[in-house]
Amino acid sequence: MSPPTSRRVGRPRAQERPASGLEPRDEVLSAAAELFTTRGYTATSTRAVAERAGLRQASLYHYFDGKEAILATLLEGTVRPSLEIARELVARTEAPPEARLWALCRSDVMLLCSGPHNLGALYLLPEVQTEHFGVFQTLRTELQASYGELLSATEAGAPLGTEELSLRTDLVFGLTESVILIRRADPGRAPQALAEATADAALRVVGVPQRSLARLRREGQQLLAA
Amino acid sequence: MSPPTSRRVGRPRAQERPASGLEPRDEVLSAAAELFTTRGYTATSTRAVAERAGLRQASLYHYFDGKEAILATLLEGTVRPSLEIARELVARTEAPPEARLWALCRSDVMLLCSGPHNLGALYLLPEVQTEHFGVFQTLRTELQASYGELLSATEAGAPLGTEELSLRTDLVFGLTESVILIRRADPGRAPQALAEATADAALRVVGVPQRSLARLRREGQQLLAA
DNA sequence: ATTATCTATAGATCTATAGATAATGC
DNA sequence: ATTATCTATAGATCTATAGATAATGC
Repeated sequence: MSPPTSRRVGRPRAQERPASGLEPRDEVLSAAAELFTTRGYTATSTRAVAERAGLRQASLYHYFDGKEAILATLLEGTVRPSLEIARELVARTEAPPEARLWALCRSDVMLLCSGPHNLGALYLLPEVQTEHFGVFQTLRTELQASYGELLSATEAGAPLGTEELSLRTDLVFGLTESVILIRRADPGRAPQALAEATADAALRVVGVPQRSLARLRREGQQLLAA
Repeated sequence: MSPPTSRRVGRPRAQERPASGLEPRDEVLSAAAELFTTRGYTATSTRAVAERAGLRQASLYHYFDGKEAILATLLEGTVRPSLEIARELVARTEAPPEARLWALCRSDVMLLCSGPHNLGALYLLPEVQTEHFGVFQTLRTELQASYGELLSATEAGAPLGTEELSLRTDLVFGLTESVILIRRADPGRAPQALAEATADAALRVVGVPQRSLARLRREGQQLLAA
């Protein structure tokens, strides 16, 4: 028998708006995601984030220690799901490494290209290079190492020396990340087609011969279905 | 018989420093390049640029209309040399398009990876997406179109439909640009090895069979030597 | 009493402009 | 006279904090 109107604790907001369905904290994160990715971190004021989230600037500090904490939360949220999938795929040693690499690449691209904001673009922010975001950087390095581990187990990768292997890994990882730029330039691209094309391209960069590609793609798809 | 000391017109600088060999305007550009690429555009104050360039903040305005004009100058300076090479390669129809694409990719990567600062990272700045930098964006779109034109003339590219072709172009262009991220993560990489490996990888993404690669690379190298 | 918000603001910027100044050039 | 610089500053921010307030919970 609670009243039909607002049942939330605390002082009401100055500007009531239709409920977004999100928790206030997530409204803040969503607003920050949009503004940080499109305008940049430093160029986005806490006031702008608050306004878009529907509350006052000072109220952000109820949920986050400051502007940096908001960015750190967003960054870690983007890399963790990728890393989780990477760890699983590295462990599934019964499948060929080529198929696992295809699957990793496809799922990373899907993560980068789905979701309401181009969160991957946060990686590109120059501010992220500072040591304040060390946790994120560590996670990301681990993700890249998973690419390297799978690549070095492929038939084409196995004979390569350390230097060559690291170069090839950088290229494959870079190719995957370049979808961030593709999405930025053309937000309308269908994620799935882009993801599979990118994963195919990754295997070509690795050096998988054309004739094996269709089979490996099928095996990669099965890995993700399971 | 001019005096051995300063022969420059105008009030002397407050803090004299050993001559850099650059014109004052280029000192400003160089300082801005370093700071914009490493810390970001908005995060870099005009005061910081001036300090690194060896003059006072207000003196910047003698050379540039404002902060935006500095960034616009840097941006256009990075894409123009690439575009010039692209136009030449598109016109050299006597050579196979695959070899020309290899050459374009190699020389773009060299431009991105040489030079004292990672100027390509300026492309990534979110602030560049605003309409203030329209000239730069136009030039860059033309560069990407050159990739598309060469790609569509290759044996592997010719049979593709518009959609497929545009996707493949984005991937090859993205692969080339991803060296910006590689250089940022690992500034020590040897540019030439990276450039040739990237150009090789680009042809693999296009779909050039492994057996043709060595010959096309040689032809590509000859195109650039000429 | 607890909570989520608010208003108000201190203190630290930052960009661009106004106008002075210290060289050389003629 | 011209030039390249300087000093000083107006006006507009921006982040984070202090402390008040308007709900619900008990």
